[in-house]
Amino acid sequence: MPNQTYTISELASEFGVTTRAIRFYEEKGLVQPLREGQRRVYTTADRVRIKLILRGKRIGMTLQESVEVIDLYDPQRNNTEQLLSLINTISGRQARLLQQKDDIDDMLTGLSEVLGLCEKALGKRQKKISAIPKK
Amino acid sequence: MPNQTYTISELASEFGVTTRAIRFYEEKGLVQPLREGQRRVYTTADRVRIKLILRGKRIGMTLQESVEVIDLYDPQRNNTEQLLSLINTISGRQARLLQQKDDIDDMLTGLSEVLGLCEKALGKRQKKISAIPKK
DNA sequence: CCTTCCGTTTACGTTAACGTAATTGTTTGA
DNA sequence: TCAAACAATTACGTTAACGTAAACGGAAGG
Repeated sequence: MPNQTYTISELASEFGVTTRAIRFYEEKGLVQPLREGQRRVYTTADRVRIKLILRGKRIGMTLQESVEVIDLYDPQRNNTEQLLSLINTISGRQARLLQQKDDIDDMLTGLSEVLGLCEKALGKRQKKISAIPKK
Repeated sequence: MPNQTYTISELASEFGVTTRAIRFYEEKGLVQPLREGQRRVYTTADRVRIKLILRGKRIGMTLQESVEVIDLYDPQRNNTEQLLSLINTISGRQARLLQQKDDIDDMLTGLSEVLGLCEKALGKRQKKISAIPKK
């Protein structure tokens, strides 16, 4: 029963964005909710699109890039040339994502090292305390 | 002998950015190259900072966020409170990075599936050809 | 009936991260 | 000596992704 629908503020609060942002996405053609009179009505498909857009944002993609990636999923391709072009697009995107993973791993490594130094420094000072802050 | 120095255009071409961008980073206080008269002279330390800034950019960080992360590395912290705060900052950053990795993995999975479908569709059509495009 | 709570449209404002001139040195090789 | 190549400063322009405010409409509750 994914025939569920959502209001704009439901989606906004679910995803932690403003309604303004969601309307903006519509303005840019990223989603096209139905209408009930004036009110926007979002389907689960709309919801997924928004979710994917926000996922893209988290890893630094622009809104346009996100829709490009999303659009790779629907099979509006027929001939060989289009398929080859699609493969190239995907390969390029995969390469960039792998580069990003490397960047993230490098950064994580660095942060872990600093964290280790911090804890070492604290350890010397608080051997006896070992208090865990409640919140 | 990392006493080497660089001109602005050397760094620009090495990193594939414009000199304008590098001057902009200076304007924002992200780097402070020496001067030889008017000319900017970059040390290897400057080079590293720029490299880290660009790494941050690739994974969607703002310039400010990048410097914040970079600044985590230098030990300008002494007392316990500062150390605890630093640990929190780092932990938060690590969590975000792990989330990003998950996002990337999800996207990679999706892309691989589409890629599989593409190749399958091509395979049926080109069983005999198997030509590898030169470039 | 009045207020309060959604929701809508319209439109100007804002921030980040540069791009794009225009103008002015400075060095260097022909 | 003179142009070509590289650098600097100043300043206005641009794009993305919303923020913010004004002004208005329906419906639901007291």
